[in-house]
Parts: sequence; C-alpha cells; structure tokens
Amino acid sequence: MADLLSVAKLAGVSRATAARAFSNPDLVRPTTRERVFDAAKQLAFRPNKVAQQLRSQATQMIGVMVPSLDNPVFAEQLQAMEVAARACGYSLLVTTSEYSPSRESDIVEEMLRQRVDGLVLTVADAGSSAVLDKLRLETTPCLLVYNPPANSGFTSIGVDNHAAGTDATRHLLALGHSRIGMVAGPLLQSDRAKQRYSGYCHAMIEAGFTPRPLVEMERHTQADLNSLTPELTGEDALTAVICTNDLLAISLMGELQREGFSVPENLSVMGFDGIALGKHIYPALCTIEQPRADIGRTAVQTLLAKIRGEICTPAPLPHALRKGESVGMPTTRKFKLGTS
Amino acid sequence: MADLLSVAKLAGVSRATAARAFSNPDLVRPTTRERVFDAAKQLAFRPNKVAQQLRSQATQMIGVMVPSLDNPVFAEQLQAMEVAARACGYSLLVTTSEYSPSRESDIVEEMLRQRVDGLVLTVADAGSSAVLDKLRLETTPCLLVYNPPANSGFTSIGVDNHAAGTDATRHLLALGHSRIGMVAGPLLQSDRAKQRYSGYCHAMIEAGFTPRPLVEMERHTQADLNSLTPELTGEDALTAVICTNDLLAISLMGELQREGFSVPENLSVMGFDGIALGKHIYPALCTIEQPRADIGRTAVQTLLAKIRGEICTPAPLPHALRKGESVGMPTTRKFKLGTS
DNA sequence: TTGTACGCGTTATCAT
DNA sequence: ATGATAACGCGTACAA
Repeated sequence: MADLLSVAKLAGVSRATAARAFSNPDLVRPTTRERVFDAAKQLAFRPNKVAQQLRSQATQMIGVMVPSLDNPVFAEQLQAMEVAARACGYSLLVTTSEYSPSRESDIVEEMLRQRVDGLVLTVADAGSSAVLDKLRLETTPCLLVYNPPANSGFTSIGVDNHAAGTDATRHLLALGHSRIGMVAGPLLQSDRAKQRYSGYCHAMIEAGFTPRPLVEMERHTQADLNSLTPELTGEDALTAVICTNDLLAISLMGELQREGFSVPENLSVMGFDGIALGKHIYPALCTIEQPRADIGRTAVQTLLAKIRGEICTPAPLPHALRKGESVGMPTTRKFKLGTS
Repeated sequence: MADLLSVAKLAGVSRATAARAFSNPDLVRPTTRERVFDAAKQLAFRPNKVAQQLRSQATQMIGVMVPSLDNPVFAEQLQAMEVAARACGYSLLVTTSEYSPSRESDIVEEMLRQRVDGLVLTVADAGSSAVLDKLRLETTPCLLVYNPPANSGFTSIGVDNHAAGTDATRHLLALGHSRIGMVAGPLLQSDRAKQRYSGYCHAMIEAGFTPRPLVEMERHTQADLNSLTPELTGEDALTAVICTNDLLAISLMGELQREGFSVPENLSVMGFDGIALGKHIYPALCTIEQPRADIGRTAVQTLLAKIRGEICTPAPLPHALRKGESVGMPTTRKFKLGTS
C-alpha cells in the first residue's frame, strides 16, 4: 500500500509537504496541494491510521464490553453507541464478557494494550468487580452502562433502577394487585436486578403489603415455570409478577400460555428494559422502558467529554412505563395447574 | 504509560533484551529475564499494540459490518464471531451500515485505513454493491455473511436461501396448505429475501400450484396487517404465510392476534432465521433456523484462513426446520376482518 | 511556502 | 547472551 513518501515523490515534493496537504491544507500552496492530491489518487494512497495513532498517542477508538449480544438490550444499546461514536469520528472495539469475571479482566487488559481512548463497560456486579478494581488504578477514562452508580466509584449511565422497580410495582398496585411477585435471572450476575427488587420492596411496603422473596431462575433469558408454580397456587397465589428483564417476561408468558393459562387473565406479567420486540408480540409486553438510544448516545458523549478532560457526572436517565396487554386488573379466576 | 525503554533501563539492560524477554524468552538468560519481568511489573508496563501493529504490519483486528444490531439475527451472529475471533487472538471492530450504501462505503474505507487484517460484511445487495466493487480492487481479505454467494465474486458464509425457502414451503404443503403467501421487508435491501422467495416459487410450482406475488412491507421488522388483508379474504384467501425474517413473523402474529384472529387456526405463520426468542413466545414460531453460531465461527475461521493466504471456499451451511405452534393444518375457518 | 529531522513504541537484523 | 540500530508510516517543530 502506497505511503506518504511515495505520494510525495510522485508529486515532486517532500514528505512533510505531502503530509501537510492532508493535515493542514492551508499551509500549502494550492497548486502544490493539488499535485499532492493527484498523486495520492493515482497511487490509491490511504492514510495509515495505525501510524497516526502511534504518532498522536490517541486511537479514536473506544472499547466496549457487554455481557452478551444475545440479549437485545445490549445489542440495541450497542447499535445506538455505534451511531453516536461514528458521528464523532470514533470506532468501537466490541467484546462480550459472557458474564465471566475472568473474561472481563482479559478483555479490559487487551483493550488497554490496544490503547483505546476510553472504555464503556457493563459488568456483572459493579459493587465487587475485579476488573473495576484494576481500572481504578489506571488513567484510561471509563464509564459504566446499566450498572448502578452507587459504590463503584465510576460514573454510570442508566436509569434509576430502584425508582424504576418502584414505578413498575406501583403500576400494578394501582390496578388493584397486591399479591405481586418478582422473578429474576441469576442474581449474582446482575446488580441491576437487585436494585429493581429493592424498588419493588419499597413500593410494596409503602402500600402496606409484605414483599415476597425474589424468585430466581437459572438463566437470564428463559423462564422456568416450575420454579414459579409454588407461588401461583393456594390462597395467596400471585396475581401479577414482574420480571427483571424482558426476555424472562416473554418466555414466562410463553410458558404460561403453553400450559393453558392466559395472560393477563390468570396472571399479569410485567417486564423490564423495553426491548423493541415486546411491543409486537401478543399480548404486548407491559414493561419499564429504558431509553436505550439515549443511553447509548449519552454514554458516548459522556465518555468523550471525559477523554477531553472535562468533568461531568450525568444524571440518571428517565425511564418510562410502557403499558401493554400483558397486564390487567387482578381477577379471581383460579389457576389450575397440572391439568395437562 | 511505561514503555519498553524504561523497563530496560530499570532492569539495567538494553531495549533489545527487554523486548526479547517477552517475545523470545529462551534467548535471554533466566536471571536477566527475571530482572526484566520485575521491572515491567514495577512500572506496570503494558505492551503497546499500536506500535506492534505498525511494526508488524498486522493489526489482528477484523472489521465487521452488519446492517443493524437491532435485529437479533445480526447480534447473535456477532456474538458468535466475537467468541471465535477472541479465541484466535483477534479483535472485532464493529460497525452498522443501517442498510445505507453510502454508509457502507464510508465504513469500509475507514476500516481499510485502520488496516484491519480482514473484513466480514453483510451488505444490502451483493449483486450490485458499490462497496463490493471497491473491495474487488483491494487486497484485504473479505468475506460476506448471509449474502448469497452467486454473482458477487466473494466467498460467502450462510445457508442456501433458495433451498431454505423451498423447504419452508414444502413443510406447509406437506401439512395440506396450498394457498400460501410470502411476506418480506423492503426488497431492495435484501438479496436474501429474493432468494427465499424464489425457493418458495420453486416449491409451489413443483407441487402444481401457482406462486403468489410477494407482499412487501415497508419495514424489515414490523408487519403491517393492512398490506396483507387483501390476501386474507375471499375464496382464495391464504391459509399460511411465510415471512422472510422472524421479526416480521412475530409482529405479524401479534397484529393478527390483536385483531382477534388466532394463529395458526386462522392463519399459519412461518418465520425465517430462527432467532432465539421465537422458541419462547406463544405460539412458538415455526421457522427456518440458520446455524448462527456456526455461521459466526465459520466466518471467522474462513477469513483467518484467507488472511494466512490459504484458499478455501466453504460449502453452504445447513439450515434446519424448526417446528412450532404457529403453524398448523389448514382449516376452513373463515377470516372475518374488520369486526373490531 | 517548503524541507529537514526527530520521535511515537516496537521488533528484527547484525554485530559484539 | 546482549547491545546498537534501522525501520514501520506519520506529524510537526524548527530552519531555510
């Protein structure tokens, strides 16, 4: 691949002049400049970013680590970040941690070696994270997304999960529900879920009810109806459940319907996150919507500000309740499990 | 950030020796080696990949461009690619084209400047693509994913979309359907959809039926029931439709149910792609499953082979029929539209 | 306005 | 076994 020197030679100027023609065009006489551009075109010259990066000590790359792209929440956030970053001339180096702390460390180390200008991470648990401990000692600007800001020492972009959990619960309470449960994936892997649960507890207590224990599923993205059935039978049977993420909610609804129950008649189901698909399925998923596009954009802009040396601590982004057919008024229609 | 020279000085050796201690440990006396390692640790030395890349003329990065990460098909493929690439010591530079040809060009240009070792692209239409025309003149190894291999001149990883379309149709035919339609997003933006449609036509003709015209929706991911209603009424009303992707199918099912119809009693609905969510919704989506993990892995491995200079033209990957509750036998139950 | 020369951090060649 | 040095491609301070 042609380099600046060959361009310069073909244009009959020095390397410096050729370089200037690109980086500082006004410093070079128009005719000379054109000669350089012509030569560049003839040789199909393409500036070498690696060299530029080494020279300028900046890569214009930001490293992104999310748990998994199989969850649309992260994929959609990444989509927004990519657009925002590109608009600012930055590229994204993307990795997935698969919720594994050791992978998290390897990935961040790798990205630091690549000299990314900044990092955007979503870690399993911001409260106790080896990778964050390491990053505290580094100077590379770093930002969390989705992780609750408290206790990590890092600025974090996302909604107020506690408040969101409260709002979700209040919505159900307002409809007349009181026997409300909450379902989560593996808790250790999600500090968000914990906060949302605490918000739920807050709302329940506030309304004079006793919060129920969190029901923990084995996977993030797939509900297991059996784990929930104890809560669905008897006098105290739930009339509504909140899932800590939309995938869980959608698969729970599927399981219920597959077993012959209907949503929301037998059980109201709420999700969390607001992935796009939730609007299209039937019944449409009632959920707490995170402003994913905003989150992505804000994350990029906040990080770039940090990179420029500015100090900024953005406020939590507003969540919104998205109503949906998966939630209704509580009914007395009894569950009859095991009829299949 | 500490560099090799400072490490060397602290260890009391030359830069060359320090470098060797890492790249070629056996060439340096064990005691010296340890001194170097100690110094490196003390200074928190972290090798600079940018410099390595400039020096070695290889970035160990592969550039990935997909239309949009909002579609789980691409997100899930990317997930698989990331794991495969990381396992081989490669990183992923990820971009989204948003189905825009001009963005496609900008992105590829940018990645070439970054000197990625190879490219993995999913373009709108491999048959006529400005970006592919440009890449034909370049030497950077390049691979398509999902795009049909024919007519592009590039090797492409994916299933045989024609055959898959045929298989989908045959499945419905075998159940007794004959009035089968096909629904797609914007056709110009998806050569895959065209191939799948031609496969459908093939199967219909083969069975002695007349293929229907493709119904084109305005968006890739959201069905518009109104566009379809003409096909759902009258003597010749459809009993089954195949959608060219799962998101379209899922939203179509939602729309139908929302209007009071049931799937598959009133209309059988098939999807295409096999995104994970399809299994969990109710009715579970019957679809043609693409081996996304395989596709991702194979793409990376094929590209790396190309980068190493090997020649390899992988065969199309096998698709699979995933049965689901969204498809049933044809019934005589009439559609009654507009009853709401 | 243009050219000379140095440095960014690394690796590889050639001496010693 | 180790050290000196050139080169990767670029940007820029300084000199002309």
